[in-house]
Amino acid sequence: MKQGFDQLDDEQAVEIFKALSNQTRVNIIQMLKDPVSNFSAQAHAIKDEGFEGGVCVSDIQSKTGISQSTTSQYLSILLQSGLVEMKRIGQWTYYRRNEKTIKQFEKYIGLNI
Amino acid sequence: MKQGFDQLDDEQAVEIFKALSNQTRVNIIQMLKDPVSNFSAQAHAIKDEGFEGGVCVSDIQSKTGISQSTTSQYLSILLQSGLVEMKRIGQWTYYRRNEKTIKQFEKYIGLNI
DNA sequence: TATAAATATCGCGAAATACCGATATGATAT
DNA sequence: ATATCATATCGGTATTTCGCGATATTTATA
Repeated sequence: MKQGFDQLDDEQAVEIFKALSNQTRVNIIQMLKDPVSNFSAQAHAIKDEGFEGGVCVSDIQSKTGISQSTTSQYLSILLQSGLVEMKRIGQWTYYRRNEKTIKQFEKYIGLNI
Repeated sequence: MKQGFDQLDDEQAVEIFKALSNQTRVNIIQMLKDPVSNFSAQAHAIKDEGFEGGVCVSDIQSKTGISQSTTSQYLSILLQSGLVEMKRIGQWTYYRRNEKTIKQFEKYIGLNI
């Protein structure tokens, strides 16, 4: 995803629409809105590492019910679209919502759809 | 599309995301925001018939540059999703935005994404 | 009735997406 | 070094989407 601008262009928006055109991926985005209540304490508590709210792939997988490989791929698609960001910490990869992009997306909808 | 409710559910939203996950279909929705400036006077002036802002398929086609059959299919997809509504008048089928659904969609994004 | 115009539908091959299991990679711990 | 997690990537099949030309349908008109 192109970064550093505060307005999405059509191409970026279409990529977000594609990312959200799958129920499982929408579920993931929704679950990540409230990691504390949707995941176990260990899964998301990474205050130390400066990535608060991040959830590791295996915990996301166990909630979605799809395979590990598909979960990983879906998270890549969400990452590509800019809807989430990730950070590798040790052997875990944590994903969390990218609220900045999500806000831009909301704005795009209001202005361009 | 299910009608008559004022909140979209996830399934309806995903259908809208699919409809918008194509640049040409996004273009169509955008063009229909301002029929007066985007289309010739004849194309959209149907005050008499109670379908103001409607634009006929062939005019939409000539703006998109895609084939007639694809244009017709894309309009069906947009119609299915609820983003547009249509009315057949004589030999023409007029399409226009369904602002009610679009508002519900905006609201869905704000609440559920 | 015959013709023409506008639109919808059908049937197609090509490309993309949905998911999966198997395997590779990278980090940690023994 | 090796065994073990966590995750990513690869290769596959099945399904869906893309976009087209050809054809069918509907309406208006001669």
